[in-house]
Amino acid sequence: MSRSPKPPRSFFLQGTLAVARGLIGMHLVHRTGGALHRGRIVETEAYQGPRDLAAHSSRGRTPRTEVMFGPPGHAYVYFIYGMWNCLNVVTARAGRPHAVLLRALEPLSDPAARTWGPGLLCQAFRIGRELNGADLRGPRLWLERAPGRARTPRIARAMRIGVDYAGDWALKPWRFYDADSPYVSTAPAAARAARRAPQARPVE
DNA sequence: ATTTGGATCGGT
DNA sequence: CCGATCCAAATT
Repeated sequence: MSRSPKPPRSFFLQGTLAVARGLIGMHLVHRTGGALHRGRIVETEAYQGPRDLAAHSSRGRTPRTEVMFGPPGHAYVYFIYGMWNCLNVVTARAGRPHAVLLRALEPLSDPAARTWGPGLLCQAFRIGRELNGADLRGPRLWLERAPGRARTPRIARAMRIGVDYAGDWALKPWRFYDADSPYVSTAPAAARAARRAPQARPVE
């Protein structure tokens, strides 16, 4: 039976942790300027504002955080550290400002693409703030279920990265990743060598 | 109007 | 650890 490769809107209405976990193994696709970028999501982080002090939405509804207060399944793209964009999937019903940060992809359309970090993946996939608020089931940017033949990822969880300012919320294990992927942003050195030289596959 | 610091990254 | 690089948001 052919099911649509795009997850239904209800996918984004599961609990935000379930979405963060469920996104591991799914594909992100961006069609732009004659290029089709496709990658397999291998690392995510859940942000559950406004209570979660690590979330941008914990500081209230502002022009920047506006889309997180909107309906689920849309893109929240923000600019950070003077040079990077980061892409989030908005989750939960409108008025509930949750989101899932996409932290790393395994590049599928271009093996040379550097996609092992939230800033790098946006750079490689040409994702900028013009996509802030875009529907993630749209014609240019979308999410897809993994093909049926894909293996089920072994998912690990850990504390989120770069949120030391958030007190106890920094300790929540709301980061999810494919435990077997060398494309996870904090992969150890041995695995990093493998992703830079994919033709020299380690035996494993 | 000015200041502050950030959901990053690569190199040292 | 450090620097690159700039914007959002809070503060004055």
